[in-house]
Amino acid sequence: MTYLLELSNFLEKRRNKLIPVALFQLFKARLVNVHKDQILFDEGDPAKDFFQVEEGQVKMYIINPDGQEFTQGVFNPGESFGEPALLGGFNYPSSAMATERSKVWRLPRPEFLQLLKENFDVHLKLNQVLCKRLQYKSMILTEVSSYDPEHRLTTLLKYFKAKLIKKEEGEKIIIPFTRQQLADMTGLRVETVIRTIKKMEKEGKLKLEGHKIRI
Amino acid sequence: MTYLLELSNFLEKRRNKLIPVALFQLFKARLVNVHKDQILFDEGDPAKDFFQVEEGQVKMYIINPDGQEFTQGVFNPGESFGEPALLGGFNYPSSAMATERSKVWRLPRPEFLQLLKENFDVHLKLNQVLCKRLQYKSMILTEVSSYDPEHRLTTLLKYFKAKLIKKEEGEKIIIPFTRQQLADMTGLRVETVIRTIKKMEKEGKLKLEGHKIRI
DNA sequence: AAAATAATTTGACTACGATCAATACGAATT
DNA sequence: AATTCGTATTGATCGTAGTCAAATTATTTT
Repeated sequence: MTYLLELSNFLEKRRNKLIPVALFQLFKARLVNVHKDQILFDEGDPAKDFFQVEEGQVKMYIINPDGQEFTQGVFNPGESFGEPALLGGFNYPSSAMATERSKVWRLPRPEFLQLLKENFDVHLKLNQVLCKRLQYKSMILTEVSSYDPEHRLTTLLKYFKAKLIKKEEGEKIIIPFTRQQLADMTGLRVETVIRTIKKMEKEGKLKLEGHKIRI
Repeated sequence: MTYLLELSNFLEKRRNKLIPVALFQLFKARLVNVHKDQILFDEGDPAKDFFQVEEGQVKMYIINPDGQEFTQGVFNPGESFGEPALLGGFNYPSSAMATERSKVWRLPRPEFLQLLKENFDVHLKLNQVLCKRLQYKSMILTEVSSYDPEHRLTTLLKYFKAKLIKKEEGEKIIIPFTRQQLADMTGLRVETVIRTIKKMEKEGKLKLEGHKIRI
């Protein structure tokens, strides 16, 4: 079992679906099975469908000419992805790939719009999702544009912690990402992440259990 | 007259309002006058109202501990701002300030939600605005996280060009921002912007007229 | 259990953008 | 015409994260 699986299971319990299964069925959405590393759409493709993870995990990412990957977002069960391009009417700015075997809901644009029109609460929730994502991007943008590696990592780790535990204050969590994934999310290199994490451990800013980061 | 003013005047002609004046009046929104450099809200304030620029210009920015400013966005007549916090239910992640004497529509949250409920088209347009903004952030994030100064500036300048001229192909435009502003938008330092622009001019990648960048 | 693959770690070196400091320029104000 | 203030420019120096290469440790697959 991977760390990612642990995370998705954890989130599963408290997930808050944008669109409930019943509504998907009512609008005749397709539930598609995808295998690990399967690509759902590529950078530059036109956006035609609405996507929501039912099971598993999907990440959106871009790869620059040097081959370095930057993760734009990670989506767990109940979370939708790719709506910006769908609603904004532009091509996907990044690709989407399943990080593990997953099931994904898929609803064509016209039906999706009809669904929104008939369900104000869902529409409002969609706004909320978009806004939260904007918040995440702003946060990362702030970090990446002005701060040093330690600050970037600290902010990202705090964000995960806040996302993972809502209630139990003071509780420690294990970060369910590899060094490489942390690097891909902060725009740093693996080696820099490793060195920074090491330094932070020495200074007592976090604990390591084996390689796992506990915070 | 600042460069920013030129930009706002230019955009004025082709502006596309999210919410038309008639609707604001119907829902009894307030049209407030603000002077240059007046602050509309501060980082950390709770979001209670919907804002839309009627006249003038507003920028959102954060100032990091070193005192360096980072511009999160610039809003011209017809454009709304601060909705992410309002709809996402969190505090403002950045401050808003008028860059010139402006008029701004202000509508409390409950009335705003009612307005959306009764106007599906406005609601959809709001989605679109949020999505476009997400697109901008993704673009900048991609640049800032993986590319060198020349690439970052090239992408930003292309974006402005696309935003400013929609139709007249091959037409040249003058970039309505100072070196410092370009620096603030790309996370670079003024000196780096200056040196990169100079280098690009030598290589024939852009033209300089006085200090103004023509592209 | 062995083999293969993926993730982590380390050390040495380098390049690039940040920083600092000083000067020049340009537009607005008096 | 002189003053002021914001913006642009330049050169020199520095420090940090990126790069590269190689070894070690974990995890998954067979």
